Amino acid sequence: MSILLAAADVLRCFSSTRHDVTVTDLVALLDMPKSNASRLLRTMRDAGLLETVGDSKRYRPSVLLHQAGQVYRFSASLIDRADAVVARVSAEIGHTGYISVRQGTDIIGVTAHPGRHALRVVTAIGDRIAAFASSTGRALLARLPDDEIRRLYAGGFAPPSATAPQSFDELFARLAVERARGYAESEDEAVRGVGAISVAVGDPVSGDEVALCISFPAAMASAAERAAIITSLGQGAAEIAAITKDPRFIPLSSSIAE
Amino acid sequence: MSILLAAADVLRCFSSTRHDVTVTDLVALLDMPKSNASRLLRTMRDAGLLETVGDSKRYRPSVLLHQAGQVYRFSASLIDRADAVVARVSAEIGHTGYISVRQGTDIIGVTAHPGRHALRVVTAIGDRIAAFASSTGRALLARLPDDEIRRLYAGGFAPPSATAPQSFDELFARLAVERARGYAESEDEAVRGVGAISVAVGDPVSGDEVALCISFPAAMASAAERAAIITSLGQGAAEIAAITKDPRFIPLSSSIAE
DNA sequence: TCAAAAAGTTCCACTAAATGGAACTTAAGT
DNA sequence: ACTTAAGTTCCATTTAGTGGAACTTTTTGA
Repeated sequence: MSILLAAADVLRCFSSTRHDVTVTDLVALLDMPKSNASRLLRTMRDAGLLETVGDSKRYRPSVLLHQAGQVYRFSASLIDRADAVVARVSAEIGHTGYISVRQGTDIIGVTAHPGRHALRVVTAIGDRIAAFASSTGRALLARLPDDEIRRLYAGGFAPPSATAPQSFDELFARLAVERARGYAESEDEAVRGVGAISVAVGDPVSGDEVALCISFPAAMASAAERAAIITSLGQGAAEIAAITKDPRFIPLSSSIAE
Repeated sequence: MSILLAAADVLRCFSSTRHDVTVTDLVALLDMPKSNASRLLRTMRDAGLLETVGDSKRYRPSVLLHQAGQVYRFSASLIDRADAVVARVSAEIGHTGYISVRQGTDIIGVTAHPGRHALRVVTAIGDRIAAFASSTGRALLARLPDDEIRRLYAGGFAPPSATAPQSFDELFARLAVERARGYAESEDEAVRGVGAISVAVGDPVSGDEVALCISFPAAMASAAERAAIITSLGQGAAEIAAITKDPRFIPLSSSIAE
């Protein structure tokens, strides 16, 4: 196994709640001998992938990763376009908006626009949530044929809450509804008390696919507000789909769009 | 040599003008055998560090790098970064450096790095000075629109010395010059015999704004030394602004930057 | 202040992966 | 279809990674 695999695993340890790691963290998180953990961190630092925090034994990502990460952000123009739409809708509605991408069965936030309300959803960029149990995830999954989804979840899945899909049948039923409507919705699923509405759009040339999402306190969103979010997001995504000529784009069903 | 070194070199190939690389790009850029380039890119992709663009032979950074880069972005606070820059410039020039924040119409020192010269400026951390009558203060005020500054000084202000702005007109004239130049300067204003050069930078996400300042005996600083301070501070602040994506950052005017 | 415990580093024989030249396959240009 | 460029695979050689244990440093708490 290449050391790059191990290095990538180290990077996956970082999140909004873990800004740095130590040798023992790695031993616990990745179940590796501490001799390895020690050398791996030092080698990654020597390579310039990590940097030590002050002169402590704590390691965190370096500027190099930040710069390379920025390239990702801008290389995918789809993300820029989607981000612009979400920024506009978020500013209009006042709730938090963000865009996410799927990696296997995980969803990762890429950009975020905090809402203006006192009670707002704070999404940590870079955190992973389960695709099948989130509106963003299902908006993206809905673009795939059922057999591909089944293959993706060959190992089954563990529902994080009672409101998330509990079985394949339930997941496919939800996806069917969401495909018909043109948007995905979640409430109290991956995150307690949080509701979200998402649409997905892709770029067939680059192969990128992103979800546009508005997230709000579940108790706070009226039906009218939900409708406003759905039409704004849906129209914005439709505009992008028209530009990228996305063949898999699922438009809003006419009964809602009007 | 560890493959991590090579991987880091690959990441260094990415920039705002190179969003993706191919095997031949690597061969040219890093002068490596193409067998290596081919395997390196594939291994990095398999590890999740890179992803292929569409189904082409072009590789670009992955979300994983974006995610880890975001952690860097949030892990080091604005104050830490600014302090690192000021510490470096202070050590280089020999004069006292400090960083300050604004609280209403007051400026408060947060960290300080004493100079090495016999005659040095000693700033007490935590002391308040008037924002409008200091280079740090004006560097921070320059980031605000004029009407907001007027609102801030609705109660008027009392010039502490003859060299400080005596009126609103004079303050705005000074700010206009400082906005054009990209740095603020003071001499004999709040503190007798002391000159200072400051630049400001902010983090739109956290809302923090800090001033980076080098302070020196007014009689002791040559034009060349001033110029060195300005470019060092300006470049350091610009790097921070790039990381935080500070939309209000005022870069050095090109006539000075060169 | 000191000893015990925890955290981190270094050592070493062993194993697995990286290297680069050349042959081979695939895609692109005329 | 032919030619060239681009990318991949093969192979023996070299080099780096592995993990257990011994060792050093740092932290903790009586």
